[in-house]
Amino acid sequence: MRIATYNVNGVNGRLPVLLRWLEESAPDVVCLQELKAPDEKFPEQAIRDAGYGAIWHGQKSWNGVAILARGCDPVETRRGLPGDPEDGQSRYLEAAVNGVLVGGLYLPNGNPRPGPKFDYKLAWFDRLIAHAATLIGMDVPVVIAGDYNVMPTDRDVYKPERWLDDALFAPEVRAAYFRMLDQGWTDALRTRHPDETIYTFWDYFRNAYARNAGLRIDHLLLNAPAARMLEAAEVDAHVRGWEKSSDHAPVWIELGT
DNA sequence: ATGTCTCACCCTGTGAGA
Repeated sequence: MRIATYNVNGVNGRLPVLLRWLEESAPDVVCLQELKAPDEKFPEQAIRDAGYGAIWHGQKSWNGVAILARGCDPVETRRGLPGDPEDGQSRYLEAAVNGVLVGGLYLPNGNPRPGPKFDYKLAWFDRLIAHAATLIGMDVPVVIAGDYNVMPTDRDVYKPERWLDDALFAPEVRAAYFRMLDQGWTDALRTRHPDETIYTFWDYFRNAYARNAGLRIDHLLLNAPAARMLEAAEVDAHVRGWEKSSDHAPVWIELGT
């Protein structure tokens, strides 16, 4: 079973690229982030025609997440993180697909730091960690995938010294990521590629993709039953080089039986 | 400080967010 995460940066503007990648890669489950579309503008028919059932949580202009499942409809288990009824941003969606529980997230960017957006990022991360604590011990495989907007270590940044004050690399944010891992989650991509320079995002600025000036900010975290099934974890980096591509590349894992 | 891309709307350029 192949499970992927892809920050599309606009699901409608990205639709041709998304459909091309779905056809090429044929993932079984896909978590999408940054739909940048309200619910009624989600391209449901095009995605259904590509062979995928979908659930989505949209929002006008910003954010928005979806979960796609090839040949079936994801069974929604949660829409939004618990812990703040005032939070109107669409950043978390969770579903069961063929015996696997999949959480899809778009963690806040948090810039500029310091400021209210950074405070919101930390608070959101705390809520995620509290919710993750309820999932880590499940007997079924659980995968929490998405754009975490954090580079966990120096190895995940092309030039760490330039990013020290940025909300994606701030010590408090990295600490939150490791607090989550300490619950028992496995970072699938890093586990399969312990010493490799491996990125999932390249800025549109300054020819970043051609220079491989990238960041690793899209992660798939696995509980123990899922980690035992892990057979591969890869980045479809070539997709970032396509015409009209997102600034992120799709990232995927293969779970065996 | 800059760069580029997305979306919405004061809607064919501009501003905000990333």
